[in-house]
Amino acid sequence: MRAAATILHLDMDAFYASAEQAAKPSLRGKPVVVGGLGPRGVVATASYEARRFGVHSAMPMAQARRLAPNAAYLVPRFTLYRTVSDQVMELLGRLSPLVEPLSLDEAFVDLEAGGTADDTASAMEIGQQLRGAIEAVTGLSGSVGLAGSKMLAKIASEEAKPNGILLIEPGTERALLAPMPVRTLPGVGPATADHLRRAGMTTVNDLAEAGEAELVRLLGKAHGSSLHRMASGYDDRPVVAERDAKSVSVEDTFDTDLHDRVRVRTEVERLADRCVHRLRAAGRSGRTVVLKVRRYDFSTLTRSETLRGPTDDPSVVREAAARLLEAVDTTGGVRLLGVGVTGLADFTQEDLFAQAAGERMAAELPDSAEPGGHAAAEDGGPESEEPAHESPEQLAARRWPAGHDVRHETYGHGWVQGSGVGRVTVRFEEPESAPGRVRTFRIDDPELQPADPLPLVRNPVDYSSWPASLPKSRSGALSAGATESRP
DNA sequence: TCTGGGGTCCTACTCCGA
DNA sequence: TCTGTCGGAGTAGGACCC
Repeated sequence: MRAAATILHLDMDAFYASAEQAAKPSLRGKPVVVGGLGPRGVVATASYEARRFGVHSAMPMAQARRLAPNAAYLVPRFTLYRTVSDQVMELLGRLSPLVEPLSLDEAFVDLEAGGTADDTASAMEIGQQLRGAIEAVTGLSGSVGLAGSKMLAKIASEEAKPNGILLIEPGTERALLAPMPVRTLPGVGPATADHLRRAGMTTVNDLAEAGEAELVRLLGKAHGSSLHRMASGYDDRPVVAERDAKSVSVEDTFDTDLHDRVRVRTEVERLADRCVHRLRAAGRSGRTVVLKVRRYDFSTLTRSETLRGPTDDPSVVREAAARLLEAVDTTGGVRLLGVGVTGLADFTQEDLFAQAAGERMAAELPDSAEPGGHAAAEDGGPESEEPAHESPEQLAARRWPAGHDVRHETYGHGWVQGSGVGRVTVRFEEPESAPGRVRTFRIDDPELQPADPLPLVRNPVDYSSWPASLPKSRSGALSAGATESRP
């Protein structure tokens, strides 16, 4: 816990949905839901307009459609989100070498380590400038939390949402946290909250007063002690810039349960290949192969096997996964399969083997895209890999996913509003155009082609010399905007 | 029409060797 | 030599996060 509020947490507001609204003028101000559109999809992000109908992240898509039948439903476009995320992270990197990304749309920044702020006033000003810079460069808004610890900075940005900034003054943490529900604290999910509720604890103050020993008794050593510290306002976790991945995994949920054992084996092989492809792309190898099976009744089991040394050989991972599958009863049906590798290593002791495997793999796997997939597989989903089982509707949805960009030789740039019955409906508009018109084409219209996303801001303001070129204020004077400081 | 995907961390248990 | 114990590795599952 530091004396000045120099840890910054940035959280982009409804990131995927906001990016889609920025890319598609006709969706601005309308409910937008981004997520898996298959029968078993869930909501990844809902715009604030959709949240008013009760739609939220992790909700089954079917339930979201019942609550907000008129919302726009789009599949995620990670290529676009990653581009925007890179722009945001680049701005954060200008503030400090210590930037800890948590996901595409969230990060911690240690302002003190970057020399950009060493007191409350300068931190607040940098936070304001950052929000302006993000808006100017990406066209999107983010919320900023500032505090003396990561936990409180994150709580602050959550409280500041949407499109705000909040600073928690060091020294006021305990009083601020006391009345909050236990779920506010990181690491307290539904199960822990329920556990605590049965023990009579519902607020952060209840946890602080219960004492460490009681929490350890209830939740175990690691969880109990850390929760007691957090509840008392203590959090000295540092901002960590580089974190090595510890595992790589891929998994697919199937639209309908798999019953055919041969098909299950084929899928496991395919997943093993995809997993190795990702592993190799990261320049890593792994020692423990993990098979994950979720059965028809949602019960999930994992089986793992540790090899003699790390490998990135697809046949080795495939065979290990197949051996693990042999020990699993799949009668009744399989809903999800996954293959992962942990115990990651860089190429060391088994370099010679890996090299030989690499040559074999080059012959076995296409190197331009996900194995078995197509160029847009990343933004597609499991259904994109099963041409043999597809209906014409599924085929259309795969070629023309809802929300993806297209270009028509006559009408220009647009995006897929929907597809089916041999037709695809396109709205022709661009990020900085007026809302556009809708036209319908045959799905095999030769004039219509998939296209890359356009930048959300065509001519962004140049921030290449930010923040050094901006005057540093220690007076506490703040630029305009939603500003708040507590208490 | 119930419940994604890709991760991390922790705990409990078993086995094995020192 | 036998027995108990301790720690590390491996395995499985649960909880949590975005």
